[in-house]
Amino acid sequence: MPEEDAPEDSAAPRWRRRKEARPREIVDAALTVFGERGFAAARLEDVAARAGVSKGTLYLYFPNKEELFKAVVREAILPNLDMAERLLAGAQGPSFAVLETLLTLFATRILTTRAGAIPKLIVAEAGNFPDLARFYYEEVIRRAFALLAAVLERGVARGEFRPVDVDSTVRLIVAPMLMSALWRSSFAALEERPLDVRALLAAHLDALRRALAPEGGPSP
Amino acid sequence: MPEEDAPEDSAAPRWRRRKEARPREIVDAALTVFGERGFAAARLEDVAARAGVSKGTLYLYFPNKEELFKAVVREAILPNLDMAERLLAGAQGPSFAVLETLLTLFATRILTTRAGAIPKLIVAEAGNFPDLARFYYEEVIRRAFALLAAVLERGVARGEFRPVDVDSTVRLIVAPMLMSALWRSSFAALEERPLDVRALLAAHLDALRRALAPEGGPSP
Amino acid sequence: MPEEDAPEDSAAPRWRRRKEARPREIVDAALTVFGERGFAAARLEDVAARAGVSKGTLYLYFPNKEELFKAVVREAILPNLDMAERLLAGAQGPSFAVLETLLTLFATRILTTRAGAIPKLIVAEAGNFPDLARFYYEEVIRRAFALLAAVLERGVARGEFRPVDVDSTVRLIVAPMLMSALWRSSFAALEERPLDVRALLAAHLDALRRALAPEGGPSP
Amino acid sequence: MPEEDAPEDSAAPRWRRRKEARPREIVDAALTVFGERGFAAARLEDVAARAGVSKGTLYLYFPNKEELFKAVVREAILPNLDMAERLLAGAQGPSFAVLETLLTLFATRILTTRAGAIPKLIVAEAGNFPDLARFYYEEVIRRAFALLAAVLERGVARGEFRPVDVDSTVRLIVAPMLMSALWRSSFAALEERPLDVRALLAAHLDALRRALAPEGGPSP
DNA sequence: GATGAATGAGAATTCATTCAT
DNA sequence: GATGAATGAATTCTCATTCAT
Repeated sequence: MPEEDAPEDSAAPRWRRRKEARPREIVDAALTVFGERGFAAARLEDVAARAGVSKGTLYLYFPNKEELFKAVVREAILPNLDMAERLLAGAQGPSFAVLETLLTLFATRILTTRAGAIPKLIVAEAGNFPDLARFYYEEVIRRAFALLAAVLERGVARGEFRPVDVDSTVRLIVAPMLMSALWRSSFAALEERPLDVRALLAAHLDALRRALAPEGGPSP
Repeated sequence: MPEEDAPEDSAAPRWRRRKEARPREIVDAALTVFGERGFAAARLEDVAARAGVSKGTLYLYFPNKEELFKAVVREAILPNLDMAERLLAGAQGPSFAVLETLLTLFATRILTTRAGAIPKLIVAEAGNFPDLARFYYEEVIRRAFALLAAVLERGVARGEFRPVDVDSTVRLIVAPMLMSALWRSSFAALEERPLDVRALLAAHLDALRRALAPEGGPSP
Repeated sequence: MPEEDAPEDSAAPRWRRRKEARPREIVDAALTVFGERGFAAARLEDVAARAGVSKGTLYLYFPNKEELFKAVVREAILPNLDMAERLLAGAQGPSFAVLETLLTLFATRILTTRAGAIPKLIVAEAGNFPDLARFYYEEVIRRAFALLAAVLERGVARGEFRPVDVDSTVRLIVAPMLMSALWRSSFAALEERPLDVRALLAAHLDALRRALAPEGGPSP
Repeated sequence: MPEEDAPEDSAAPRWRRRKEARPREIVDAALTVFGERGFAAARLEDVAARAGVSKGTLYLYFPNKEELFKAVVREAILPNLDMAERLLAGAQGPSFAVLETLLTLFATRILTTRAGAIPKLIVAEAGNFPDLARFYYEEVIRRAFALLAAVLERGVARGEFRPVDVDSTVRLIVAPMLMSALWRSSFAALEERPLDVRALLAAHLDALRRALAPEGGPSP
C-alpha cells in the first residue's frame, strides 16, 4: 500500500518498484493468512495467492516458512515497540499517564489491527518451533517487560506508586491486553456482543490506578 | 497384554477393569501428547503408544481426533469447574475469600498440572476447529465467567466490593491466571528463573483487593 | 515371488505372509526403478506402483529413499559377496581357477541380472550422497578388493603368479567387469550388436593368464 | 561489469573479447559445476554465478541445460580425440609405443583434469537423456574405440601383437582408465591413500605388453 | 545483448483414518 | 474387542525456463 503515493503513469519503472514492495506485500499477506489459520495450518500457496504472486516467488524473498513468520512478527510488532520505547524515553508527566498511553497504544495499534493475531500465533507455535519462541522472547517479550518495569520503577521512585513486586506487576499489567488479543483470535466469532476492549481497558486502568496508589495517599 | 497373567475364569476382574479403564487411559495419554505437541502436531500413533494400545483401538472409543480432544478437555477441566461451582454454592464467608479460594484452586489444580496445557491448546486450535471453540466457550468459559460474575455480584450486594463493570472485571481476574498457563506452555523452557506463580498470585490478589475495595472503606 | 511355494487356499494367513514378503517386494521393485532412472530421478511413486503398494506403505518399511537404496544394494550384492568369500575360503585348486570362478560368478550373477544396474547407480550418486558412497565403499568395494587381493597373494605364494603390484592388479581385474556393467546401463540400448560379455570375459581371462604367468615359466 | 573501467571509444577491445569469450567461459563453469554435482543436481544458477553472468545470459548461448552439457563434452573431450587421431596417423614406431602414448595422453589430459568428471557424468545420465547417450556414443566412444582398434590391427599386421579379439581387447585397454576416472569422481574423497594412477598405468601397460606379445616371441 | 524477477510443475514425506484379520 | 498394515491426500520447497525491462 505504500506505493500509492506515485502515479502509475509517470514513466514509473513499475518493475523496480515492485521488487522493493514485494517483501512487504508478502509479509502483509502472510500476516493475514497466518492469523486466520495459524502458522502450521497456513498454506504458503494461500499466502502467495493473497500476495498476488506465485509460490516460487515467496522463496525469492524468504528462505522458508519460519523465516517468513519471523519477518511478519518483526514488521508488525517491532515498530510499535520502538515507538513505545521512544515514548518512555521522552516522558515527562506522571508515570501513570505513561502507563495509560502505553496500554492505549497497544489497544489501538495491536489489538484492533491484524497484528493482534500475533500473540495467538506465538502461543500456538512456541512449543513446536523453539526457535520462534526464543526469537519472540528475546525480541519482543523481554523488551516489552523491561519497558513496563521501567515505568513502574519510575513511578515508585517518584513516589507516585507504592512499592510493588515489579516482575509480577508487569505481568498483571500485560495480561488483560494479551488475553484480549487471544480472545479476538479465538472466540470473537462466537459472541453475539463483541468484546468491549474500550471498557476493558478502562476497567483495567481503573483497577491499576487503585492497586498502584501509595498507601494512604491519593490515587496516582 | 499384561492381563494374560490372571486366569480368565476367576472373575477376571483385572481384564474387566481394564476394559472400562481404557477410555480414561487413552484420554490421559492424549492430554500428555496434546500438551507436548499441540493438537495438530500430535500424532495419534504417539497417543496410542503412550496408552499402550494400538492405533485402531483409539477409534473404538473415539470417532476421531477432534472428539478425543473434546474428551480430554471434559475430563481435565469440567470436574474442576464442578468443584468450583459447589464451592461457591456453599460459600458463607466474605466474598474476597471465595475469590481467593477459586484462584488458588485454579493455580493448584490447573496451572501446575498437565491440565495447564489446555488453554494453550484451545487458543491454538480455536481458529481451525470452530466446533472445538464453541464447545469450550459454552462448556468452560461461559460457566467460569458466570461463576466469577456471581462472586463479584455477591460481593457488591454485600457491600464488600465497590460496584464494578462485572464483565470487564471478570476478565481482569482471569487474565493473569490464563497468562500463566500460556506462559508455561510457551516460554517456561526459555527462562532461567521459572515464573513464580505463587508470587504472581499474591500480587494479583493484593491488587484485586485494593481495586475492589469500596470507596473510602477498608480493603475487603 | 518366494511365496509361490505354498498354495494360497491352505488356510494361509495371507496377510501375515504379506507383511514378511513386502520388504523384499519393495526392494525388488526399487532395484528395477532405480536401475531404469537412477536414484535421484526415480520416483518413489513408481517404486510403489511397481511393488503394488501405495506410496505410504514404502515408509512403513524404509525410513526414506536413501535407506531403501541401501537395502537394494544389500539385497542384490552382499549375498554374492558372501558366496564369493566362502568360495575362496574353501578353494583348493590352482589360484587362476579361483579367479576364473570369481569373474564368472560376477558375470552370471551380477552382470546379467538386474543387480548389474547397481554399479551405475553408485557411480552416479556417490558425489551427491556421500553417505551412500561410504556405505558402498566399506561394505562392497573393500571386501571385493580384499577378496581379489587374497587370491593374488595366494597365487604368488604358491608360485603360480609372478609377483605383482597387488593393488593395481586388483583394479585391472575388476575394471573390465565393472565397465561391462556400466556399459549395459548406458549404451546397450544404442548398439545394434549387444556387448558380448562372454567373449569379453574370455579375452580378459586370456590376457590375465598371460599377464600373471611367472617369468619364463608356463602360463598359470 | 568489470568491462566498464575501459573507455568505450578506444577500440573497446576488452569488451569485444569478452563477448566472444562468453560461451567458453560458460562451458568452463559448467564443466566444473557438473563435475561437482552431476548433471541433474547441478543448478544453472551456480553455473551462471561461476561464469560471472546472469541466469538469463546462459540462454542466449545455449537453448537448454542438455545442450550446454553437450557443449561441455565437446569442448573437453573432442580436442583430445583429435590430437589422438593425429598422433596415430603420424605414428611410425612400434605399435605398443603408440598405445603407451595414447594411454599416457588420457592419463594426463583427461584423468587428472576437470575433464575427468565427464565419464561419470555420461554414465550417470545416459539412462535419462538418451539423446546425450547417443551423442557421446557417436562422437566419443565410437571414435575412441576405432582409434584403439586401428592401433591393435596395426600391431597385429606388423607382427608386434598376437592376433586378438579386437573388440574385446579395446575394452580391456580402456576399462582401467575409465575406472580410474570414475573412481576419482566417486570414492577418491573416502580414501586415505589416493589412487596411484601412475602405478596403475604402469601395471596396466606391463600386463598389456605380456598379453599382446606374440606366442613364443619376445614382448612387443 | 544482458538482466534477474517471476513462474509453476514436480517429488518426498507425514499421518488420520480404514478395515481385513 | 483389538490389531496394525495399508492408504492417499496434502504440503513445503526447488529450479529450469521465460520475458519485461
